[in-house]
Amino acid sequence: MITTKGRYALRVMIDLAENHGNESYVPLKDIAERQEISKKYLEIIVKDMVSGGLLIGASGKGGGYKLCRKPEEYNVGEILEVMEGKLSSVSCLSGDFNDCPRKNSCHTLPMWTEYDNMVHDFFYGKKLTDLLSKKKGSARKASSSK
Amino acid sequence: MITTKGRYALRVMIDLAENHGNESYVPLKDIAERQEISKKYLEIIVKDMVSGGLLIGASGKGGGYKLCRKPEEYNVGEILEVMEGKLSSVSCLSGDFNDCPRKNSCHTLPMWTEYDNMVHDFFYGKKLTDLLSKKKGSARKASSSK
DNA sequence: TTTATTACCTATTGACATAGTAGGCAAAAG
DNA sequence: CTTTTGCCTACTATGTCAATAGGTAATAAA
Repeated sequence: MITTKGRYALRVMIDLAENHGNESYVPLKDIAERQEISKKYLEIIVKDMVSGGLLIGASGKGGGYKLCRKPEEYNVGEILEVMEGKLSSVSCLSGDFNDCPRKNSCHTLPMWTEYDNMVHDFFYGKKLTDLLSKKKGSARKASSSK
Repeated sequence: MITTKGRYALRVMIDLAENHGNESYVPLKDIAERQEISKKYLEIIVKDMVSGGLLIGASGKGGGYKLCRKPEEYNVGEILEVMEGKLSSVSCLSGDFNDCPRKNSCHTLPMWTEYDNMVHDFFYGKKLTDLLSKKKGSARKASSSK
């Protein structure tokens, strides 16, 4: 499950990309109002975004936050991983739990690995600019059924 | 994140499919020992599996659990959904939260929908028999990179 | 009819994560 | 030196996860 942290972070990125490019600093107050998210809670989120190398912050009058790269140079995967940690589907695959004694005989591990790769490719293949207002003739389409 | 409930359920299914087909009842004690999972905890899990229509249970001597269909008639998706509920990536898409006031203008919702479809197709496209011991010349391969 | 074996049921727990809130300090610009 | 902004620490309510504990009910064999 993607939590509010990841989803809100994405909305902050989109807000900055759409409304202001990466020219000037935007006060968090404005973003919070536009996005209808508690400013106090967003503070926590943007703090992680700054330390994760997604944004730059500036204090004082005229301060706020801005993107530190061009919008097309971000992908969704890295944004989500800054907020959520590694996008791993099962604990068997996330970091320190790599020492499962059953890993050589486990019948389900290959599937989790395949799944993880699919998820990784999906989110790292999506650029921030893919989420901005529609341009006609875009490539990606929803996969199918359900 | 797929929790232990989903993962353990899958291992129970595989255990039953591999060791006994759907001929006879297998005591939970045996499964728990083979899989090295607490029997007490498994009780909770198989209970849900019975009420979810995955297994049949029988009390008393000679009792235990067995599959109620042939192994090739299960897919991984339905097994996981019995244990984890709907495999939804974000709360915006899971059931009652479908009433988000931003849903018509949300820039991220299409991506979550696309993602959900991909996940759904992945797990519903995997049969239980795809997880059993290897047969050479099988189709599916891990997707790529990382 | 007793006994062993099995499933089935309710309740409780500790640890942790989520989604915030509260209040103040620090920096920068006018 | 005051206003605007970010930055920092702490706290909390609620819920989920991963179990554990202890009992009752059903069934087959002795």
